Amino acid sequence: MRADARRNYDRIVEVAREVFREQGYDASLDEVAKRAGVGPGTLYRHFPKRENLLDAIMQSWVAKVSETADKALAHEGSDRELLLNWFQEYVGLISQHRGGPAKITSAMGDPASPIMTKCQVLAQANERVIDRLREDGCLRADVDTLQVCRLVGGVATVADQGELDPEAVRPMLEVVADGLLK
Amino acid sequence: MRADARRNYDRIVEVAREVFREQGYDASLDEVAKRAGVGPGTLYRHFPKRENLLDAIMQSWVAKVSETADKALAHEGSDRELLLNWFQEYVGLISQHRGGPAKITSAMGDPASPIMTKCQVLAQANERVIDRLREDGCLRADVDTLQVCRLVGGVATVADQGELDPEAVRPMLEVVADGLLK
DNA sequence: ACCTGAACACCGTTCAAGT
DNA sequence: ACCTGAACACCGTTCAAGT
Repeated sequence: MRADARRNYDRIVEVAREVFREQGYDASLDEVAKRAGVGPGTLYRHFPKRENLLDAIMQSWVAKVSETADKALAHEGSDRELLLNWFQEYVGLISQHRGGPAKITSAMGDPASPIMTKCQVLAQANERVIDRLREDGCLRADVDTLQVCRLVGGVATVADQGELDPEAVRPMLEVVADGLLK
Repeated sequence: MRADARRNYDRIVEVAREVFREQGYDASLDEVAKRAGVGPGTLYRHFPKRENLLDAIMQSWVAKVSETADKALAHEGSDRELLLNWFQEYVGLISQHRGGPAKITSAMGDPASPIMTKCQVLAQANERVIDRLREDGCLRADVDTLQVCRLVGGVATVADQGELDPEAVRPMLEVVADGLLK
C-alpha cells in the first residue's frame, strides 16, 4: 500500500469513528469523506460497502471485548450477579454508536456480512461466560449461546432506538437472566 | 373532504399497505404515489410525515389487536401457555411488514409519535393479559407492562432484522416468559 | 380546495481524467 | 497505483401554476 493511500485510509477510519459516534451508523459517508479531506471516490475505493468501514472501525474493539469478558468472569459474587453484569457489559459493547445494536445483532447470524468475524469474537466471549455458568450447573438445559446474544441484543436494540437510559434497561436484562437461570 | 380528495386518500392508503407489505416500512413514497396515480405533492398533503401514512394503514389493525387479546385470554391451559401464546400473537401483530417491530416498539414510549394512539391500544391489550396473570398470582412482584412490551418487541425486532423463522423465535419468548413467571 | 409536476436538496455510487 | 471531482440515479420535500 502506497504511503498516501495508507494515510488516507487511516484518516477515513479515524474520522468515521468520530462521525458515527456523533450521528450514528446511518451518518452520511459524504460527510466522512469531506471531513477526512478526500474525494468520495477514495472512500469507496477503500470501503466499497458501508459495512467495510464499520469493520475497520471495529478493529480495536475486539481486544476490548475479550478483556471485558475476562473481567466479567473474574467477578466475585453469585452466578446471577455475574450473568447480569456480563449482560450490562455486553449491551455497552454493542451500543457504542446509534444503530450498532441492530447492525451487530443481525450480522451475528449472517455469514455474508463483512463484520462477521468481529461478531464471532463477541459470540465467543459470550460463550465463555455461558459455558462457565453451565459448568456450575445453574443454567437451564437447553440454553443456546446464539439465542442469548439475540435476546440481549434485542434489549440493546430497543434501548438504542427508544433512547432508554440504563435504569430502564437493567430490569429487562434481569428478566432475561432469570429466564435462563434455574 | 372533497370527493376526489377522499378517493385519492383511500387509494394512497390502500396502495401503501400493499407496498409496505412487499418492501417494508422503508419503501419509497415516490413508488406509493406513482402506483396510486397521484403526484408526490398529493401524498404529502395528506400525509406530511411517513408516520402519518403508517398511522392510516394501522386503522383497521386496532380491532384485530383487541380481538387477538380476547382470544388469548380465553385460552384453556396453563398460565405459561397462555402467556407464551399471547407473546407469539403479539410478535405476529407487530410484524406485519419489515421495520414494523422496531417502529412500533420505539413509538410506544414516545408521546410525539403519530402512531402513539395505535400503540396504546396494543399496550392496553398486553396489560389485560398481564393483569389477568397477576390476579392469578403467578407473576413476579415488579413486572411492568411497558417493560414486557419492550422485551417482546425486542425479540420481534431481532427476528425481523435477522429474518429468523418462528422456530427460532419461540425459545426466546420462552426465556422471557420464564423470566416473568414465578 | 385540491392536484400536478417541475424543481431543489441530499446522498450514494461510478468513472473518466489526472498525478 | 491512487486520487479527484464531475456526473448520474434515487428519493424526500416544496411550491408555483393550474383546475
